Amino acid sequence: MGEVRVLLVDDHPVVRAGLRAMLTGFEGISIAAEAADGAAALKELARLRTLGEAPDVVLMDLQLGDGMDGVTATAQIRKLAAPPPVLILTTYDTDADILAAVEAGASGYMLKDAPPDQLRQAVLQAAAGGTALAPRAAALLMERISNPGTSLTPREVQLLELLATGLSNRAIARQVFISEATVKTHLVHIYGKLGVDNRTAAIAAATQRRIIRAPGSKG
Amino acid sequence: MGEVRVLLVDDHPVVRAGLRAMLTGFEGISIAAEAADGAAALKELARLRTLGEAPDVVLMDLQLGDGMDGVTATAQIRKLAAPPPVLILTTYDTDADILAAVEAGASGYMLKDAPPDQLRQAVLQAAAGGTALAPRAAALLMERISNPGTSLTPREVQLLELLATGLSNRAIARQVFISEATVKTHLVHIYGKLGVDNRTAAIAAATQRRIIRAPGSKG
DNA sequence: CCGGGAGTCAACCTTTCGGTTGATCCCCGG
DNA sequence: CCGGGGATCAACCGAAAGGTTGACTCCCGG
Repeated sequence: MGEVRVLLVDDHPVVRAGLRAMLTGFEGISIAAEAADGAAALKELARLRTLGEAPDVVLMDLQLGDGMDGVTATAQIRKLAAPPPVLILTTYDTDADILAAVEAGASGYMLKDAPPDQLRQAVLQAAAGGTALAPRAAALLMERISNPGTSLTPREVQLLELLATGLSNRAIARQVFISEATVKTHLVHIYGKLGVDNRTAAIAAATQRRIIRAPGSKG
Repeated sequence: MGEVRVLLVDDHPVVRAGLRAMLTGFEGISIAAEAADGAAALKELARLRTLGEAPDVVLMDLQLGDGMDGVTATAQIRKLAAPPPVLILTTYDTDADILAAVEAGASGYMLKDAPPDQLRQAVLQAAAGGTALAPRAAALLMERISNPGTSLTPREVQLLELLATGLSNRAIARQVFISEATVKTHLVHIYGKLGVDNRTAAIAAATQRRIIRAPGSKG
């Protein structure tokens, strides 16, 4: 059979160069094209298809700088007809990242610090229609199906976001037109679900799990 | 003159491969050796010196996984006799990271998403004994000399970082072996300097101004 | 139609936090 | 040599947050 053609999507030139060097060094893998962001990835994908050189797998980072993030890009790609498998290759393995990627239709979730051979295996596996998950990603998904009751409600996430901006309970209450008592009730629920016992720990936990965006971080 | 020899220090195989491919592609730059952590970097440096092949510049990531971080490694290198210039190449540009690197004796501070040509320029500049700063790093240092009164002390930044992990005053006190009263005193000073009046707002403000990294992000 | 989860609110109590005042120690620089 | 800033600690008080119990509404699904 022919080579597995890969479309690289990563905003860091250094990482793209590294993946290009690493993957082309493997037997049976070649780089079809590269893209620095989601829009460029979709454009490249369309271009390659018209050339009859559709990639066998898309290797996608989740953090793509300004613009479309990797989850959105993945969802867009999976909406196409006969979409290629998308293998996520990123730096972080937070709950929200993993779940968002899987929900967007990713075929796998690998970390950038994985050894080269695991990376090669994952690419080949995804290209063949299989699945490749980093240990933590696999553990998370299994834990989710056995223990589904611990996720935050939309309202709780909303209050969490306000909490992270540094507002007091009273200020939050005024912001969303409820009483301070209700805010406290929600916070108690949030603390319980996150396994913490104060607001700063809740912010840290929620940020770590990417339930909320870091205060002041660029979109 | 001969080629500029670079010692690469980065814990990610993908990034090392990328930098190797990118830099060796440039005229006048070659890779002398690579290291995945601080200890290995010092060892490689010593080895190269005994061979009479001392590198002209060390390209150093700040996040080096388990063990010695990039700041410590930089300081160690700069303590040697006739130390090579150390150019920091990392992912984040928080105030704390930049200042720590400069204080450790770094010759420059660049970000990994910099375009290849800027990277090449920075390496050559550092190797020639010059300085190379990313825009935000340069802006920070200039702002420091023109406006030195309102900055947080290192101790205050340290407590702020612990604060952002969700620790209580008592827990912070135990962590750094001081009394809870002292923690409270520091926090009052921090609140004053940041213009806030509670701990969550301090985290939000400090994150926004990049005095600290987002809570929970890897270091 | 009934149970349950989500959202709302109140009253109560304990703990933590925020703010102040005042004090000691050390080190650096004029 | 003396001032000042940084770091340390103590005692105090009021305000805010944490935790519990209980209750009401709404809506969705079995």
